[in-house]
Amino acid sequence: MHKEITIYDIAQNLNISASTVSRGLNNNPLISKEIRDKIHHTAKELGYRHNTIASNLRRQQSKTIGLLLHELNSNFVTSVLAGIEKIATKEGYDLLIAHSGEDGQREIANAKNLLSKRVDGIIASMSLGAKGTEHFNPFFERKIPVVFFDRVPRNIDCVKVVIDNYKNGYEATAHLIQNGYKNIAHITADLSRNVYNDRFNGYKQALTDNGIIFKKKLMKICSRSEKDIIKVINQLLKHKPDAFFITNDFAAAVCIEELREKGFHVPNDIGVFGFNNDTLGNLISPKLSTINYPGIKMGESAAKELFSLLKSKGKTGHSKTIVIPSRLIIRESSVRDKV
Amino acid sequence: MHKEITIYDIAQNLNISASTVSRGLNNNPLISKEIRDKIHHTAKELGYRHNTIASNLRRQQSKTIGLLLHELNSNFVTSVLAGIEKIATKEGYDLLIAHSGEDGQREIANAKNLLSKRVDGIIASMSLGAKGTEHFNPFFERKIPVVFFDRVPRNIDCVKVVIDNYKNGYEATAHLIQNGYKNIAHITADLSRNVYNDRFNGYKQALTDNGIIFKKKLMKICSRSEKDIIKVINQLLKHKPDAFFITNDFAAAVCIEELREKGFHVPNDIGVFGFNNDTLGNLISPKLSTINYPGIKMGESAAKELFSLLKSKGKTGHSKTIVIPSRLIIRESSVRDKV
DNA sequence: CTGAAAGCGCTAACAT
DNA sequence: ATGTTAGCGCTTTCAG
Repeated sequence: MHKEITIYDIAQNLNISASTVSRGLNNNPLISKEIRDKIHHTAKELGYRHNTIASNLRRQQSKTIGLLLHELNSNFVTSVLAGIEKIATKEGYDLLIAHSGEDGQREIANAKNLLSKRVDGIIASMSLGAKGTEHFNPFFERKIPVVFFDRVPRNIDCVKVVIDNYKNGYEATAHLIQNGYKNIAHITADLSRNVYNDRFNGYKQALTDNGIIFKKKLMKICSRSEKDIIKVINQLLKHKPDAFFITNDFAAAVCIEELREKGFHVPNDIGVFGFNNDTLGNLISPKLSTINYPGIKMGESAAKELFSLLKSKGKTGHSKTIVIPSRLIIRESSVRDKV
Repeated sequence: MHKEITIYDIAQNLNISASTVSRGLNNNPLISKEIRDKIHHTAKELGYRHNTIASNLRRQQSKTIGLLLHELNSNFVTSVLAGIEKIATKEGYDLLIAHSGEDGQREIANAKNLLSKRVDGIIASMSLGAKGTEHFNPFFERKIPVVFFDRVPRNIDCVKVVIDNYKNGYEATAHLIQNGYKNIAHITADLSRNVYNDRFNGYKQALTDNGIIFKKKLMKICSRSEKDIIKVINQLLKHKPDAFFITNDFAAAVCIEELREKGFHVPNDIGVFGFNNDTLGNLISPKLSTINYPGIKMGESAAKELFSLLKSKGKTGHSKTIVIPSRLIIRESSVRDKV
């Protein structure tokens, strides 16, 4: 078995004290350049590996930030992840990723776990199943910074990074109306989450502002499973919609495919508008109109906020909402061919 | 500032020793049920949180497994991740994810970091940029279990989880030939990686076995950027291929789109075959023929192997290769319409 | 500029 | 069944 080298081994080897070795390895300028070099040299020679666990215990920190994600398998989330990682790596922090699979209980368990792992801060997007925000209280009590993104809690003051879902919902709907669609169906997810609720309100307001009466039967909540999506589309089809505004691109793509199979022409018979700007939108035919959802920027922004909180530790009452710009991307699925 | 509760606080509170508390919290059956309950109760009351860092330092383990991934933003990798996570969660392990963005230097740095974080084992898929396997030696020396999946090293004995890339490459090509395609172009990635090299060899062998001479100019290495893909497709088009066998679905989808824009009919003019079975393959038109790539199963299998290694610690010379079944999925893009 | 010594919070061998 | 004690490896006052 390999015997793990410690700073004491290095110290012994060089006839100096362990504290000097520790300082040397951390490039403390108090230690003379000469000795520092010697330390680094013997460290390498002996095959020394820094023991982060011991260091963290002593320092009372983990140099790790916890990620509480609702899911991993979406383009958007992995983009956010990439953005967070970029900033975190630069700051020398690791990421401990916990995803709850949209399950509220798992989110609570994950929060507990991150806490006992002593993460220095967390970045969270709430799962659909999460009721309330009590599981974040232990973090607040300990003044461990928390930054929410996208799926943010409604009723508590904290740092949030979002896009303007209301505006996007409004503009997408208005765009469809301007292109002659009048009977616009809306497929979305759990309205207890801000993102879906805001989009829905934008949709309703745009209808109202254009003199169209909102019909409850034209709006459906749906999971992300293909089977469910198809079922919901067919239910809506009974009410003869001439357009679908669907709050994720995958479902919108499924919709276009299903409409084709049913013999409808998109966009001439029925228009389709998505949400997220996943890569697939550009690869299907007709190309999907959608809303740009700048995941990387949101991730970067959330991480930057977190580190700024981390640095201003001790200050109170931080609370702000950052809105990342997003915009419509008009492609083919929502614009009728000119005749 | 919140004062963190320790087992000593609980001990004091109950007039017992810290070790009893520790044992009680870990549900050690030596401790009487009565006291255990008391301990758990006051722990909750005082707001105690287990300090994993201290525990890990003492136990000389981290209950964490490191993931060394080449990328995060592919369907396949996130599926593998889901599979690994499922098993790891069940075993009470956390995941520390490091991705190298296909960069060899970053892979080396990540390996070092995971080592200093004292992960109990790692699961790795090598990045395109990685030359050699020296950065895994510190793990081998310390008998820290390593399981490779998908992008596995060629020349060292270790535990590997793969699919039969050669067979898949062969069968995809043979399928195209059987469907009347003769001039089959091949777009793939860095041949120094086993997966791409094996697929390429399968492709060549299928050509040979069917009396078709392999033409070097019909084969191109390509990055995953859309721009590059389009460039490469147009270069190949000069040699009038009647089919494309492309080793990832995204590129295959881009290819179909590009061919449509150029006025070719897929599959009647040109056939297209992908690799991975990403969801998008079912949503584009024509639907993409591809190869099923069972990410979740690979992840589960890799994780199971790792835990079995972890449990049989000390034993030597473990080395095996597990081949996960995969198969062709024939859809529309590779089968000419019957006239 | 360097060393001695204490301690982060927990666990486990040993003792009772 | 419970307590005593030592120590995981590192950092950081404090002292010189």
